[in-house]
Amino acid sequence: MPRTDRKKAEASARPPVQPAETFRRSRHDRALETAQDYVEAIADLTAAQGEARVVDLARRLGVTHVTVNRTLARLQRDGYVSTKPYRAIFLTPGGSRMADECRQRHQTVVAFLQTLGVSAKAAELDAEGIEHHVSPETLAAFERFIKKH
Amino acid sequence: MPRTDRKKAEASARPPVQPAETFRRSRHDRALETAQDYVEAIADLTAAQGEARVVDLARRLGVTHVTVNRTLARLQRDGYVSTKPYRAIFLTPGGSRMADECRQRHQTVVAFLQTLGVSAKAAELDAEGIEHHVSPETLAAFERFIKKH
DNA sequence: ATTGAAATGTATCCATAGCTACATAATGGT
DNA sequence: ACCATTATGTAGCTATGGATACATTTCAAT
Ligand SMILES: [Mn+2]
Ligand SMILES: [Mn+2]
Ligand SMILES: [Mn+2]
Ligand SMILES: [Mn+2]
Repeated sequence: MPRTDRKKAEASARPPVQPAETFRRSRHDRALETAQDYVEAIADLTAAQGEARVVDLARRLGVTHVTVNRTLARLQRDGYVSTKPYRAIFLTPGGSRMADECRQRHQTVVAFLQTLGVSAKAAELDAEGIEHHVSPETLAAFERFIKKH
Repeated sequence: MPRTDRKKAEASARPPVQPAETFRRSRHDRALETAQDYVEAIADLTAAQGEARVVDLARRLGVTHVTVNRTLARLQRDGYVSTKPYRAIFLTPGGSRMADECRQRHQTVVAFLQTLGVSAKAAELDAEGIEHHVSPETLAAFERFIKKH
């Protein structure tokens, strides 16, 4: 059996938890970020101005309308939105459910950070990324903390 | 001027903060995730077994050795690591500095979540993703909370 | 009804980040 | 010294997500 031991390997055998799992979870969460941000934005825009258009999403997300178009095609393929050429964008029931969860979670993460003493500005900036990696267990802990303070 | 007003637009003009900025920040953080996870893993492996090899990184990160190879080429291009064919991987001074920061921040995020009542398992899983979106201000708030509890 | 500006769509390019399949190098056990 | 196993490297595929340049469609003002 070649290549088995390393320069000073015999000390610690294997780490207690498989670290590969944490990275896989992190990558999995990252893959859902786009869908979550889009459905959340579509729900926000529809609530705020009656409809969500491609330009609105592009402005809101800080990308070009081309990126929005291709992403919407993927979201439609995956059953989150329904679009017709040159028309407004609508969430499917599934997309609407996801949007509700994301809005709620986003709100909780922002409120939690502010309760902790983080400025409104930094809380909003950090939450936009953090929200996608907060498990239900951690979200519950955030909510407990908010209620207690 | 066509296409100016929307179905019930005149109510709220523009949101208080430009939301596009938060998404740009989030995407920027996301782009650094890979580099941060790799240098952190290289530092860990080097500390634990004297050297970091491609196979070790592949096992640790849960990807194939091919993915590790291409990523290392990018990290070398960007000045974080130095590699020679069929040899172990070394961090440059810059890579080492980044690794130290990442290890410290990772540790803080995990400890913070546990202090908040999150289980060790969930804390580790969530921290792997959250860490990359925690600003210095929020990190400082986490540290204050840990010290106070 | 016309028409020009805005919105939307399409073609094509680039970088990142995963994979399988195959080729070559290194090394420990014999 | 040999060689089988392991480690490493390379070729080429896919998907996501960003961009610019150009084409087409809509729609509000005239
Ligand atoms: Mn987000
Ligand atoms: Mn959000
Ligand atoms: Mn990480
Ligand atoms: Mn980490």
